Amino acid sequence: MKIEEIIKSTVSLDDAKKVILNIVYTQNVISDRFNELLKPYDLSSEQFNVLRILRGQKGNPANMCVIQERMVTKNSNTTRLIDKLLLKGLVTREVCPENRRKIEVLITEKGLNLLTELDPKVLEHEKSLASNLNQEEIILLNTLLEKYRTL
Amino acid sequence: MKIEEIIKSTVSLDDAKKVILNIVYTQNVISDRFNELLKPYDLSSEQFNVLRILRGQKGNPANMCVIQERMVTKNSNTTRLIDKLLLKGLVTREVCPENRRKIEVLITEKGLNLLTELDPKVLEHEKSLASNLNQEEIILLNTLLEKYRTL
DNA sequence: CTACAAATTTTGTTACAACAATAATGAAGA
DNA sequence: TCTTCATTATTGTTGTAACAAAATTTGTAG
Repeated sequence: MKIEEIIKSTVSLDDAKKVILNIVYTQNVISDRFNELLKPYDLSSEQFNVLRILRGQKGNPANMCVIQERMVTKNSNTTRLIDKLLLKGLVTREVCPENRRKIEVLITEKGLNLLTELDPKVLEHEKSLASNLNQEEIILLNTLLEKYRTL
Repeated sequence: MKIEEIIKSTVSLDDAKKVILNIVYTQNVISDRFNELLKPYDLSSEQFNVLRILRGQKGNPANMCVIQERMVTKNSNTTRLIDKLLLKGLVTREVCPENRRKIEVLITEKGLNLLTELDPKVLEHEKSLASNLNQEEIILLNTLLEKYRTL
C-alpha cells in the first residue's frame, strides 16, 4: 500500500517528503510486529535489545556506557531498564572492582535461555518482513538508507 | 556510517537484520533532527502533524477519527493531543451539531500562521535529508520501502 | 594531600504512550 | 417506547521517554 493511501493524503506528495513518511511508517510496522512477537514473553523491545547486547559480550560484563552506545535507540535511562531485567532475573548487576564508578552487567542463564527460545521467532520476523525483496534489493535498500542519512 | 559501526557490532550481520536496524536507526535520525527543528516553537512532532492535517482540511472541520487515521504514527489519545493545541490557541474544538458524538476540530489563524512560519524550515529539513540521493534513488527508496512492508 | 575537574551512574521530574474502562450519543428492531 | 448494540470520544492508570540535576568515584594539578 502506498504511503499516500495510508495517510489518506488528498494531494500528491513530494518524493523527499514521501521518503520520510515511508521510513517512519515502515519503522512503525516493524516495531508493532516485533512488540507483538515479544508480548507473550513480557519483554519490551528495549529490554530484548539489551539482552542481546549482553549475550554478544560472550561472558564479559558490560557497563552502562557500553550498553548505551550499542543500543539502536539510545535510551537515556539505562539504569531503570536494567532494573526491570534484574527483577526478572535475566541479568546481574555488580559494581566494577577496578573502577567503582562503573557497573558490570551480565546476562544470566535464564536470560540466555529466553534468548535461545526467542531466536527462531526473531529470525522468522526478520525473514518474513524481508520476504518481498530479493537479496539484491535488500542490499540496495541498505545502501540507500545508509546514504540517505549521511549528512 | 554503516549500521554495524553505529551499534558497534563485532559480528557481521545478516542483511535482513541490517535492513531492520537501518530503518529503525534512520527513523531515529529523522525524528531527532525534526524535533530539534520544532523545539524553538514548543511543538511536538505529533502536534505539528495534527496541525498539518487540519490545514489540509481546508476549512472543513476534522473529527477525532479523521485525525487519527491520517496520522503517520497512530496515537491512541488524540484527545489529550488536541488539549495541548487548544491551550496554545492553535485549534478550536466544538461538538458537531449533526452528530453530537463527534467533535469538530479546526485550525485557527494562529495555527495557520505558525505553519506558514515553519513551512520553509520543514522543506529544508526534508531536502537536506534527501540531499545525498538523486531523484532516481529517492524514488527507488520509496518503492523498496513500500515493497518491504507489504505482507 | 587538597581541591577541582572528568567520568560514570543514579535519581527526580515532567510529559507522553499504551491500553482498558467508561461515558455519551445515535441507530435499529421488538 | 424500550432495549440493545454500534460509534465516537474521554478518562484513568500504568509504564516509559526525555532531560536535567545530583551523587559517587577517579584522576590530576598545584
